[in-house]
Amino acid sequence: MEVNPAAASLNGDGNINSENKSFTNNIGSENGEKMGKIKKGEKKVRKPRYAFQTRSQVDILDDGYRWRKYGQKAVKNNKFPRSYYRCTHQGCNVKKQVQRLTKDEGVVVTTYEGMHSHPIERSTDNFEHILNQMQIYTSY
DNA sequence: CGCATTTGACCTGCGC
DNA sequence: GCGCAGGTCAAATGCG
Repeated sequence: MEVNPAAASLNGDGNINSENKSFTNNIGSENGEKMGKIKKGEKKVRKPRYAFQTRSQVDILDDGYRWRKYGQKAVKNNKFPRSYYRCTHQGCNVKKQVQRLTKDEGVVVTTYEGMHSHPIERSTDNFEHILNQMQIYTSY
């Protein structure tokens, strides 16, 4: 990364525009654990999916956890590539993906997959602030 | 030194 | 059966 350093919190004055809510039909994948080689239907744990729509200029929204980017692919509906992040915690297989809207470059959709099971490293105050200004969509 | 990031290649699933 | 799409992993590099 070479764009913004450190945490890229949202703008304190950036309110959410509830106009872009068409991402409800976004990703259709449900569970994709270890799809590499040998894999059998073992765990059928329903992974909760949380979609956060925020207004930010940077894709890197620091929610307080540590994320490691493991891939970047372009989407058909978007001319911008989607970034895939994964939690770097032990036992924390939480996945997160960030996607930008082609219509609005300032709108960023962050989708969280899974639940964290460990304390946050960052200031929770920041996270709370983000939640306060971001819209939360839950499918479960 | 460690960790995080980057790009490419590879694999799987599904469609036709 | 083959092709396409999407998604993921691996290795390498750079920076702090």
